[in-house]
Amino acid sequence: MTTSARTSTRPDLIAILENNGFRVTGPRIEIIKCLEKHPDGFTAEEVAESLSQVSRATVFRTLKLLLGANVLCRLALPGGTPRYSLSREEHHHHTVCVNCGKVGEFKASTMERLLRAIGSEIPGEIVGHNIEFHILCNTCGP
Amino acid sequence: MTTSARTSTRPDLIAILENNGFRVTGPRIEIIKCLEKHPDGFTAEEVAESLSQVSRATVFRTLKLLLGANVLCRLALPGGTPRYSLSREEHHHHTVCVNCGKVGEFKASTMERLLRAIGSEIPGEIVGHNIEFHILCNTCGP
DNA sequence: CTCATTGCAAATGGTTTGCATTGGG
DNA sequence: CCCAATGCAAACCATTTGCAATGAG
Repeated sequence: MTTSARTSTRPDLIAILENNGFRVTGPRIEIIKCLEKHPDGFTAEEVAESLSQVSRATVFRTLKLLLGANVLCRLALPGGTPRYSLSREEHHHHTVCVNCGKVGEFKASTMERLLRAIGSEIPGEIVGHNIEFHILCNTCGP
Repeated sequence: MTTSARTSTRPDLIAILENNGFRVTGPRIEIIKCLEKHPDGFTAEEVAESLSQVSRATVFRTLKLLLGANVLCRLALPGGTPRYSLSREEHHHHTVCVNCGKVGEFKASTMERLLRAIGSEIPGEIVGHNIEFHILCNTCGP
């Protein structure tokens, strides 16, 4: 099993494939290399477009596979095309620029404390959440 | 202008139409009556289905109109059909049951304080957010 | 060898749009 | 009356799927 630390903060996606019993194929390697070139997030379309050799279906199948392995997040701006982003942190939240679509991640300790506290105000058992902040990033901002 | 308080906590949707310069038509009244019958949220499909006299296109056009007036929220469970929910409170967050899809609202003061505090941890100007809690409601829960 | 994976093209599901018709104000 | 709103059907867009061909282990 491949355990080389390809980057210090991101999981080794090839190893993820192997550890989950998926084959390491040409198309999958191409897709993964492409994802790693887009630290600010990407759309499925962008990936498919830049990999003309790989079929759209395979792109979607691979994205779904990575979503299932919890190393990829899908998030949607209201009314926009969904954007995907490789996960850096184990548990984190996202910022999405409403102008350029750039996706960022953050991990706020304040947030973690809140999530624990909020349970008592909610009727039922919390099994997950979706927390996105819509921002104007420093490049697009005023 | 119609200002009767049809319900104590929900905005008067007919008045919303008038105040925004939209016509109060038969189909729109039908749709609004239908939405008000579903306090736990609904899908566009459910509305269209229960209103066979009204065309699907008009259902979507009316939902979009209400979304634009900020009296309706659209939210999506990962991988599921988007659900809509009429807003009760001016500013609130949602819970969605991952089993039955029931949508709830809550307004946590803890949350409001957090949202103010979190600004300093985020690079850029916050212009909005999307916060949904995925729960197992008391009916579906363990 | 064999079964997971791929490509292709057609199907899907949610939503939107063009255009002629209808109906509120 | 007139333009906003509607119905219909076709168009759209992201995504999924059936199936035969391919290729990783």
